[in-house]
Amino acid sequence: MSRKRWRAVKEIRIADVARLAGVSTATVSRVLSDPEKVRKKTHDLVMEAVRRSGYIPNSTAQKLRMRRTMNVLVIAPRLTNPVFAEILRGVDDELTQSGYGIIIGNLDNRREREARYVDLALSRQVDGVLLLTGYIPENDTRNMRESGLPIVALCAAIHEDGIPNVVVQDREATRQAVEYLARLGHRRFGYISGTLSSIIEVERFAGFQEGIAAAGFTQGDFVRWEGPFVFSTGVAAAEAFLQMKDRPTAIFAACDESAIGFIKRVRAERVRVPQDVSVIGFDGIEFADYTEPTLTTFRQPLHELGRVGADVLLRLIHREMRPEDWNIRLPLTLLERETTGPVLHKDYKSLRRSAL
Amino acid sequence: MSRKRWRAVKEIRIADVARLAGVSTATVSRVLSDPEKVRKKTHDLVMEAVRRSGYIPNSTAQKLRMRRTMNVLVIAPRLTNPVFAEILRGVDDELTQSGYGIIIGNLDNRREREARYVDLALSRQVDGVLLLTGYIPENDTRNMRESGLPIVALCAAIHEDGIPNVVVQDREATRQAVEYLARLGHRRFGYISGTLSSIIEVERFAGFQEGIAAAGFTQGDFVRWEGPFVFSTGVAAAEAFLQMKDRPTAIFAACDESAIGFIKRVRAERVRVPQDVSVIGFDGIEFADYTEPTLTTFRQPLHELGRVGADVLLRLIHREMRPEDWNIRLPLTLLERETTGPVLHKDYKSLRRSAL
DNA sequence: ACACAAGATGTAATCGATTACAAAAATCGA
DNA sequence: TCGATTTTTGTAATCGATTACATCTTGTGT
Repeated sequence: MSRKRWRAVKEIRIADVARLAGVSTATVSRVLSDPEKVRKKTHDLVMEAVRRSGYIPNSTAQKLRMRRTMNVLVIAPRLTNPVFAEILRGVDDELTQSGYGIIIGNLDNRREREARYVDLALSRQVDGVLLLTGYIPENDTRNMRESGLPIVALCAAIHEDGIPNVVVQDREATRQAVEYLARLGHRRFGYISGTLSSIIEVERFAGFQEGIAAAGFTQGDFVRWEGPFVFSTGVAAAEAFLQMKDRPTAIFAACDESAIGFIKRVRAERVRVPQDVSVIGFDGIEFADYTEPTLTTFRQPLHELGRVGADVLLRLIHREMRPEDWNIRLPLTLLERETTGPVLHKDYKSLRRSAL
Repeated sequence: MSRKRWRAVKEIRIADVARLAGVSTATVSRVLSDPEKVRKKTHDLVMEAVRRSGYIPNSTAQKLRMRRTMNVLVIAPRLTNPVFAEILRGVDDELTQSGYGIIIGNLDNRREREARYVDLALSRQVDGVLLLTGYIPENDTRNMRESGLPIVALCAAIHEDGIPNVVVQDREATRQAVEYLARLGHRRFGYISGTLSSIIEVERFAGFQEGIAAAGFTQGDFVRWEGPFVFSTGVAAAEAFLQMKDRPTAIFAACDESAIGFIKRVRAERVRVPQDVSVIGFDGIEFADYTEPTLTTFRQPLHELGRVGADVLLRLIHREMRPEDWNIRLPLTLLERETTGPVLHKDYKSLRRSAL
């Protein structure tokens, strides 16, 4: 078993370079970090030694000495959700530009995994935290928030002192969604929610109820189905929908995946979308434009959300935050596509009769 | 502007705890890392001091002293591709279990971004690298590979000494795909590739050609369209397809997203799938089960790929790699769904006539 | 050529932990 | 109780950089 093939090669330290160039370590360090501070001749001498030795500074030593890690922790509920992937892209664009690295904290929809990342943050492995989770704050994360570590919440307004929020106007958008469906003539609604313990859900449901009230309806005019932000939640909602005798004619899904799952399932039972039931999603993921029919949905400015969130976090880290930056709420865009349309009472009734 | 609200609280060092407990820093360190080595009484004393002070070790100092970062770099071509998200999940499951963190390197399909991450690796910010990219190795990454840093290649066989590969049997699967289509009676094929500079593509195309040969066809019996692993590649291929007068009756797409893009586009022109053209994808992403019709595809064991890859990397890091672990090739599963079927010559011809 | 200011470089402390080695304390048998 | 042995604890070096301060060079004006 030949181990030595892949043993690390001898590591070159700054002292080695200094010796090679015949200068002190301080000079080498200066050449590398602030070339203006050394004479041209010395500079060239050192650079030659750096080149010949292949020296690369040990970043851990730098981090320790400079007291910053140049890393940011991004805690996301689930990596395979395109929404978070897209936000992460925005975050990445902004952070790598500033030389920061991203450590990912994937909860995989299991909240108890938060603890691990709280530890990571508290042990100063990162200079700041970006919270993409929409969980309602609990003791777990309290330490983190109290530690003074810069934190920015994306995706969910954590109404707490010292934590800036960069979020979308989901409440307003959800409300508009209901109003839009009401304008199309719908009277009975279905609401496919997210996990009840998430702030996102609280916001969106509040917006939904506002919309219901604004359009002159009551609690009795809609049904609510609950589950995490995944396809199967929509499928489950569809099963329940199919059992109903007085089916809603319009469905609002709090995420595109649920909407897609719902549509797939009801179409398998010959329920037509949008003739028999209109469906509107939320998120605007890329897939939503490739389903059949294409999904009407509210597009979140995901990439921008990530960029802006990262920017705010960097400002927090660099202590250049101004009060007016505290809270940012980005607008959504309604993408009117094929899954919504006016109620067709006749069609709907005949379908219902044939299903009996 | 009240800065102090979010200034970091005073940091507690091991020396503070030692003073509080009336012991030396060495003892505190021992209590925390190896409790067996200290007397029960001292242990309790120290733990009480730790508790009271809220001490958490500074991980950067630990990293420097212990000469390992407990971090792994994962370089992925594109975060929003569900394939990589899913692999990443597997990686994450394995690594967090072992206490390792993940730093992500997102190339966003732009290869020049590799350099940044090579630097990151070379400056010893991580203990190992997981390469999800399928790029053919170049000078950029050579340094990294020569540095002795543990590297494992997933997704693409980098045939180089010292780099274990954990990959899927894409060559075999692609070949089987062609044979499967040939068995259904197809004679003219379309091949929607990935980016030509990727090893993945080289492997899959080789498998495709093997399949073509094995089924008794020649180079003249298929067309090839090229582009990255995204929806729009499939759309572009569809545009080209629609212009052809002797259209292929079976399409192999080297990724599900292309396949879906293709289907969406041709259906818009009333081309029926699978009656007019059969389509088979590659990857088995979750969404492929929610399209209409549902996509026939080869499912990659993505989560397992991630887990196994991470496991191999950890073994490499811990120097407990055995030669038989060098190369692992996981099998794929054919998911026969609705986008493939036997050729229907009559239908096809009539369609073609009407399109003239 | 000299005094003095400005600029370049070196010395050594520092960041905050771990750990080899030395020293002290506890345990044990006679 | 004493000395030998074992166990526990403390001292100080170490990981590899950065940087305040001291010291040495260089340049400038007279």
